[in-house]
Amino acid sequence: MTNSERFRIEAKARILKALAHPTRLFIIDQLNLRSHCVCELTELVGADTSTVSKHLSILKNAGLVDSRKDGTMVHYSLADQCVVKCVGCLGEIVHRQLERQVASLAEDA
Amino acid sequence: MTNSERFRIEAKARILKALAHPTRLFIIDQLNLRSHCVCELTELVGADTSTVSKHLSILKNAGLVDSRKDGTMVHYSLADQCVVKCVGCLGEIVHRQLERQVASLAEDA
DNA sequence: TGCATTATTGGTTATATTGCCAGATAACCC
DNA sequence: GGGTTATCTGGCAATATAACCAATAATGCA
Repeated sequence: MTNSERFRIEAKARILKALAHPTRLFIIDQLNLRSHCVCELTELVGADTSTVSKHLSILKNAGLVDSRKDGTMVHYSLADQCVVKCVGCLGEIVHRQLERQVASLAEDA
Repeated sequence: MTNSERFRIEAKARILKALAHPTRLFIIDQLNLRSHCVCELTELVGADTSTVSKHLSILKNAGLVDSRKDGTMVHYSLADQCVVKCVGCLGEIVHRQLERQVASLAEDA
């Protein structure tokens, strides 16, 4: 494996790690609809503000979201629509896994 | 959020978590070329057999790979090509992030 | 200035992940 | 059966992650 390949694979793993949490996926979904401030997301997620803020900083650190300060509020938005496509692929995988499970249940019956 | 939405988002997070490791991403890449037994993957990865075996069981548990026993060997293969598409999207994100970094460096200069 | 609102950071605790070693299991060959 | 090979599992230590509370910073407003 070349250094470049190693770098790319580690970069991908970092992004995946940032995405790999239900709350953060939920936040990505919400930001895909429109940008939100932390307090709105806190309300939507239903957790402590500090928890949501930390999730957002993880997403931001991974370069998946951008933030814009506006008074006392901070508005977060998606940095790259491509992440939505990626999550969409995941949806397909989940869908097929469910289909397979249903099929194997039908087989047993 | 409905129960179905919650279920889907948690299913996606589980898959992302399974993918979110350089070694496992590397294994996915290798299995995309062709199926491999554990000993081949161990050689390619360059880690302990038990380590690779555990990574494979994580991928299998997430429904991302299938295994087929053949004598003393176990051959692993991709369960769903869709995961390759998903990792491809990640590649695009990484590419754009690099472009942005280069652009911001040029800006400073 | 004093106070309320918004967001981030530090601290703590509980839990999860990772990688290696050692041991167990299974299949093959003599 | 005995030995070899391929794989998996349990255990351990190191590290990482997650959620909350408390404290801090930054802004706006009376």
